[in-house]
Amino acid sequence: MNSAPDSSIETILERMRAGGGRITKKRIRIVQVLMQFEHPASADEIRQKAELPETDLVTVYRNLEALQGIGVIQRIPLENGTQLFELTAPGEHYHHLICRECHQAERLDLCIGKEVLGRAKAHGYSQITHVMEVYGVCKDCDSDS
Amino acid sequence: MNSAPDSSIETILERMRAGGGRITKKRIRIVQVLMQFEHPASADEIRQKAELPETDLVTVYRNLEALQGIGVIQRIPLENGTQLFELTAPGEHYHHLICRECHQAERLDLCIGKEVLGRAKAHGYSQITHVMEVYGVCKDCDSDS
DNA sequence: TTAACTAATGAAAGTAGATTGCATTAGAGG
DNA sequence: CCTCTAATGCAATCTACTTTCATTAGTTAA
Ligand SMILES: [Mn+2]
Ligand SMILES: [Mn+2]
Ligand SMILES: [Zn+2]
Ligand SMILES: [Zn+2]
Repeated sequence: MNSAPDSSIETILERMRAGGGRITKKRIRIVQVLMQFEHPASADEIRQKAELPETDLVTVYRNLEALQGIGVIQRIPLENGTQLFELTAPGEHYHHLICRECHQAERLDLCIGKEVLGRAKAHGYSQITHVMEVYGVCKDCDSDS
Repeated sequence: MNSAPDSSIETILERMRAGGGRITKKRIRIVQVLMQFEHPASADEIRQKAELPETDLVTVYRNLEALQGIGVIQRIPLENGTQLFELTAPGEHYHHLICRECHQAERLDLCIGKEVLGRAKAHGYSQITHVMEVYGVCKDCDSDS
């Protein structure tokens, strides 16, 4: 009769509900897939892993947009103009080490948020965010001569 | 009869020549425009400022690509998937404070290069670079309610 | 349960920035 | 000049993403 700790998908769905969103099969599946991924993924990778007979890419994009709106996921803009998506803990955000060849991304424990905030405010800016990603060639891709 | 300090356009053109490149009117003009800009600019902004009767956008892109190849300019990938270009001193690179509304970008004196390099190497990565850009809304755009 | 409301979805078309293919032009060297 | 080929312009293409709109399916409450 007590409510569970809710570190699960229910927390996220409840957040969407609170914002007036409906809980659909596709939406549940997309959130599940995001939870399964260990690395940031592209919209198309998410669609592929979803495996519901037909999940249109546009549906994935719309759900990702909605999820970002409530702070459940983070969008990672890559050098090449594309983006990856990653589930984030409440109030958190992450930075990554990304392979330029295979686009695999692993989380980096490093943030310049504090330094940046002061500077940006001093320049008269508001609503400050930052992007920081490290690029290189991973061991695997490097050995593939 | 002595060679000038060469902090001018000649240094850059010489670098292109050294790489087997030709010195064309369009190319000179594009470099001039890059030198005139005080802020990072998009390919199309560069084309517009060039003002040669007809400079095709594709020519601007190709020259920017070549200039980046010899380290004369830096490419700044934005959150929205587009990119800006900026002349950089030899061996240097810069980070910026960018307005999400008007896309104006000013240079920030802040770099995490050192911290990043060690981490990335520890993960087995090579050819390491990093992107770091701060976003916000500038005073002008903020007052435009 | 069922009806009504409307958010979510899918199919198709559209967008924007950047890139490619190819015929033509024009640097650079002899 | 003449030759060689890099650079250019134009058009077509690409790709990631967005918009439009008709249809489907959650949600709520009668
Ligand atoms: Mn950070
Ligand atoms: Mn740096
Ligand atoms: Zn790799
Ligand atoms: Zn602004």
